[in-house]
Amino acid sequence: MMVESASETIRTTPSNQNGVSSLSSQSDGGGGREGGSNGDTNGEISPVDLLHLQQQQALQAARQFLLQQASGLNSPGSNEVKQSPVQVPVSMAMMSPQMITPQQMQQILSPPQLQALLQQQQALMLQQVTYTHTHTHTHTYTVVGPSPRLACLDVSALVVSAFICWIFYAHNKKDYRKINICFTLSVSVHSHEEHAGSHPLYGHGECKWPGCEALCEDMGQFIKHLNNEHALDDRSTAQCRVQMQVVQQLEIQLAKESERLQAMMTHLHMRPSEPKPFNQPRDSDAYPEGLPHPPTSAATPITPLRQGPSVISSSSLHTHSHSHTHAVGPIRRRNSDKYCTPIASELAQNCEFYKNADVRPPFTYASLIRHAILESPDRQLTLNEIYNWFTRKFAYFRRNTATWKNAVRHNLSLHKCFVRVENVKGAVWTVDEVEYQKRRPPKMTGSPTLVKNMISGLGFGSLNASYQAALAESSLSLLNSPPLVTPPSAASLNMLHVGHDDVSSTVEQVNSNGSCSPTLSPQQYSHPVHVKEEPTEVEEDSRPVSLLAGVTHSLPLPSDERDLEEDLPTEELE
DNA sequence: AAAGAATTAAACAATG
DNA sequence: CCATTGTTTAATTCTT
Repeated sequence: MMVESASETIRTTPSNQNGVSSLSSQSDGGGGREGGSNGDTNGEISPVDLLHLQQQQALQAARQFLLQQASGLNSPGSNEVKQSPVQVPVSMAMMSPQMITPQQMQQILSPPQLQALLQQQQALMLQQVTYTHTHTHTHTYTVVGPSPRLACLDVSALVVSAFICWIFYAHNKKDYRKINICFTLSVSVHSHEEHAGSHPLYGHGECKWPGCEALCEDMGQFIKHLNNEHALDDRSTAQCRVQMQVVQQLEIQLAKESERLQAMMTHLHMRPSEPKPFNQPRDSDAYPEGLPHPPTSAATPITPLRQGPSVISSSSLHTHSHSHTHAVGPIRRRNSDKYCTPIASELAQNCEFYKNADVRPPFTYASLIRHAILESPDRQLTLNEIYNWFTRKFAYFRRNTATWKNAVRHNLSLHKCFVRVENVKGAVWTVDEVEYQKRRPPKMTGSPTLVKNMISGLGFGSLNASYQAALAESSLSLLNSPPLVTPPSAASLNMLHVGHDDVSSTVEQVNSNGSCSPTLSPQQYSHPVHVKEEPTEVEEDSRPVSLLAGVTHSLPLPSDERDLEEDLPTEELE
């Protein structure tokens, strides 16, 4: 019951792409290339402006920080203080006006506090960033605004911050700048949108009370509505309670993620080495010292939420919210990747992620197998080598080996595109590309899979599914934008560090009828008898998984996840 | 709403 | 006999 109303709380808003595209293109421009596919809005922002705005931002964050410190908002123990739902506005204090100079700030804050402040600032910016996406068309909203809406913002911030974490990890330092720029830009774009006058429960012409959405022409009407419909009664009280819990939960989570983020940043700053592009899979397996890991939950084998934005977003919120009480874990997974064809590119970009996050890859077995085979030097693999590729590349396939191995075998036998070739040392599997292409509509979508995986890998698996939906919606645009909006930059980015991996991807994308694929007949391998026994095997596979285990344990995990203890390294070491 | 695809499970044969 | 590799059937779930 509580969960349900909580889920209503976080309402998604109609999607819109404008803010997204502008944001992404700007971030790309900052990254060194001019994507500029759509010079949407504030195309140029002078560095001075940026600085200025950043300062303002910092100040604001500082105020927030101090006020929170004072009110003990962030201390976990303070939750009980606000028992009565009537005194909701936990963050009301934030609204109080300001005037703290940077100098004062430095005097007031100890170094650790300053660090915390940085985190705060970042969180704040994240809120705004995300907010940008969800509310592009509208103007008035106080990001710092208190009360229920805060939860929504925080959720988004979580996602984005986690995304950042992951980006950090996946792309190492290179893209950090990009992200940073992305932040500052979006912040600057929106800092002028903060109006003190608006009511935090009122926006877009409708009431933002959880689950209400009543349309109100103007503020007066809204106030009237507020007093009539949301007076102090049992219902409102209950809703407030729920909202409080939501906020608390998210704050806890935010604190954790922030801490992690900082650790990662610290780590990355201290050792700027190892640029490590992920082109050649064979040797990139080993984890140097394995510290930075993408945010993920090793404990819960979370599977992607399946479809793209459409499913994830609002519809699921309302139509399924009642059934979400038993949440996300047990959701049957299925992901037709039929239309997410460019495995190669996605894999190339997210390979580190999949390697460590216990997330089901959004590709079908067939496409994975094909990819594995094509990736091999001779375009042929033994069954066991395919197995090994799976376990090497995907944390997800380090568990439940019986199941997916069976599936792999099943796929190999079933699909005509996989051709078994007898060899001296046994049999190897090859790919009949023509056959493969036959069953493949040339469509492709900008992969929302990343979003889903991210989210699921974050340890949000234990959150209400509607939260995830909200998360997805709020972050989707951001994640979607780079590949979609700026294809040239994305393409050239790939060119930089992708080997023949990309060949297959281009084959997949560019050509749907085999025109570009040179009819890879099964027997076109150059060295017929080169079946090598897979050299080093999974010995390091177990490590990352266990390292990641700490992410989610703070959240209440559904007890039905009995896979928890199966992560033992020995499992798949045949 | 139905068809088709993907996944999962499982039986079974061949092979080493 | 056992484990691995392949093949096949069937049920279920998802997608279109």
